[in-house]
Amino acid sequence: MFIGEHSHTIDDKGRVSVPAKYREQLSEGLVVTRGLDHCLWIYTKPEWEKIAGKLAALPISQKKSRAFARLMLAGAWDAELDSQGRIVLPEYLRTYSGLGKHVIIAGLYNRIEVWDEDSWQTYSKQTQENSDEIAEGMSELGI
Amino acid sequence: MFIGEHSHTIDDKGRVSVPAKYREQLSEGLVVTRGLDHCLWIYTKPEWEKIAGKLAALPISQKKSRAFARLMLAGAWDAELDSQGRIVLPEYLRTYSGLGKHVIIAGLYNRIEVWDEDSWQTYSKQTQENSDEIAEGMSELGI
DNA sequence: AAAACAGTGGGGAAAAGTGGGGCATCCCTG
DNA sequence: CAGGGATGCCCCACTTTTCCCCACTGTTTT
Repeated sequence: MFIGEHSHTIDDKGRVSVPAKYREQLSEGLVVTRGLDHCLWIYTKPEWEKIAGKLAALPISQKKSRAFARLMLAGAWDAELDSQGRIVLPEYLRTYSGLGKHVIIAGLYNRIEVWDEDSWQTYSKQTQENSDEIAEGMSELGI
Repeated sequence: MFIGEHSHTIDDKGRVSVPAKYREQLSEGLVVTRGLDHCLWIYTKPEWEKIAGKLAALPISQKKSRAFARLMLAGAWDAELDSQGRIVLPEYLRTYSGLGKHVIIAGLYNRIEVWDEDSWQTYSKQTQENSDEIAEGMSELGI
């Protein structure tokens, strides 16, 4: 599964290299979606199918369900690696996550996150400063 | 199935291109109908049969059921892709959903939605402002 | 030190998206 | 009943975007 933090660049055509060590697992295709905290999440196809199936089963009569499905499903984008191991990120996803030229790609076990470099710096600085507080909340989860 | 967000235009004749990656699945014909939140819903023929069946099964004694069934069933329109992969949207459907020249086509797994661009922006902005609720919804689904 | 690989950039071909012209059909009108 | 106009459909053509391939650079490995 996916581990580590990588610094990459987006070129003028909206392409990003995927770290070489992730490529084999993503060779069957991948799905990029809007994630929380204004970053992007990347799943393998099989992982995604599980999520999409759950979302599609939500009742269309409920306003909240519709909103939720629209954010996640309409926000999703399936991509394939090109022969150089890159993917193209559509404009609307780059806008959503505020991606500039320099991005951070982070492996989070069963998903990959894509962050704008500046946002990532800010975020991880905050997190480190509050690490005690965050750690305490975790005990509830049995960690 | 259908995912992703696409920006397209309607020409003077009321035609819209369907995103290329959806075309194969729609080659057997499709059904456009009034959806909730003032957008249009597009289903494949087989999916539509399922939905229509459910709608027809709603209790006719309930005022709300009748209204909902009329919205979707009476509004339905079957269309075919032309040789360029476009469909014609009849006037009454464009009016219902307030479509201007620029529209957003969104894939929601088993259906496609068509929105006026401005309405879509407004709607998704609102949704993103409520990201806490979204996060909550996700944990309920086990994501 | 040479070779291999990862990351980045760009050029060209193909496909997708968009707009418009032309022909057949139908209806209305003289 | 014939002519004119409107409507809808089909096809063609232009423009933009996307995709695919090749080339260069820097880093790591043998």
